[in-house]
Amino acid sequence: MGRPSAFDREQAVDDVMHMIWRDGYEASSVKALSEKLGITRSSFYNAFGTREALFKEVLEQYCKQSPDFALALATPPIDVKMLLTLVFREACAARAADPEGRGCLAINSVAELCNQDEELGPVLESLVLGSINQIQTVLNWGVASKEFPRDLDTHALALCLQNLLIGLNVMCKVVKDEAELLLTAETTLKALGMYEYGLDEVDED
Amino acid sequence: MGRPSAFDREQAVDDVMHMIWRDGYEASSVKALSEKLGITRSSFYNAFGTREALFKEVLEQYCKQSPDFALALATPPIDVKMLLTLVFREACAARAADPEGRGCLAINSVAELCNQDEELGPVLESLVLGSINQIQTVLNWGVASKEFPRDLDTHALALCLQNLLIGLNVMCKVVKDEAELLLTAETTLKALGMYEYGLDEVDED
DNA sequence: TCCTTTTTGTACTTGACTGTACAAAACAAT
DNA sequence: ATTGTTTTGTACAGTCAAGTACAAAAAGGA
Repeated sequence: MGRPSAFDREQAVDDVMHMIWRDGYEASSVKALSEKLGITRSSFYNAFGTREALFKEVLEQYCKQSPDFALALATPPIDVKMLLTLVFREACAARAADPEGRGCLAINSVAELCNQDEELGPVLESLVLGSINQIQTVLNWGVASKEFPRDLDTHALALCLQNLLIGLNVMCKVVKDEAELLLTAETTLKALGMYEYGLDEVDED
Repeated sequence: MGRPSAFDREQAVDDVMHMIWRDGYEASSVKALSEKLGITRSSFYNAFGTREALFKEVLEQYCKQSPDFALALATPPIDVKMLLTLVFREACAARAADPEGRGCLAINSVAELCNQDEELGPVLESLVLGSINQIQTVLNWGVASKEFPRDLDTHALALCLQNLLIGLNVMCKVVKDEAELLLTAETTLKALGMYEYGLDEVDED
């Protein structure tokens, strides 16, 4: 019923995602976004309401394809060290593979908008806090399954791992060599006792 | 000779620093900066030339008062673990003490401008690379003084420590409790074997 | 006092961006 | 084909920002 949209909404959100990823949120004006999509601002407002609303859609879509999404998908029973090792490898590979060195859209947005944007700041804040909680949950599975000792401080460790991931997502903008990023991740992971050895000749696709 | 400037340049750079710290570089227009300083854009251009030039001045001034500046000031002989422990404590305290949760001006700018701004990107890039090198140099002093074993991988460790610092400087925007930041820093530092115990009841002014 | 130098304020031109309003266009359902 | 619904393009009115030009103002030095 009614006139159908002339553009593919999924595709549009994806296009916008890459633009905001590159340029940042504030630099992506309604005018610029509309032009990128090949539609008028009028259609933009009609289809998405506000820039903030679209950003939330973009963020959701981004999360589902981010290199650490495996952490959110995991269900017990699971080899936690292996999961962490693979997630961090994937993160390093993904960040180094980006020829534009954009880092992580979510973390870029945290740096830009947290404690700054009334509406989007809290959204990003709970995204990060949720991620820390998810890591802690996964670590708790490892304790429950006896992979880790009973007295492991999973909260402290979750903070460290999230912090490691955030650091990599920013440092990759400067340290562009995958081997260097991997060295950073694996050295810290090993120190924290969260590295799975014996994965070196296994194909982890 | 000639008419003297109506404003204190040092003070002006400091004011601008706090504005860019809060709002970010791109959000700090020449108009906004000029108004903050109580001068006209005309005077702004006359005094600072370009926004980029002023930012470089701001960045220099920022670095000299950043919580990790002690790393740049250090000279051997020095207790490296103690230096690192104190620097990270100071960083956590400083980030948590900021009621506006602005994080680190330098790292915010890296996230915003690296691989994005033709002129400022490289400046920030070499700032971070220089910091990694400085950390590695300090670690090497520790090896030379036998504080650390001869085979310590100081390059890998320097990357980890810089990454830890970057992570804290972003994560503090979300995790605002100093104790949580400290837990993150100290847990990672201990894991990396870079934590100086026995400082707990020492006054580190 | 006069001259030189530098800063300062005003003005102008130009371009970007926002949000809304309104009519035309396109389609689905009846 | 008519009706109803939604999208789309154009237009408008308003704000903000950039960079330059030029004259006025304010000093210091001779």
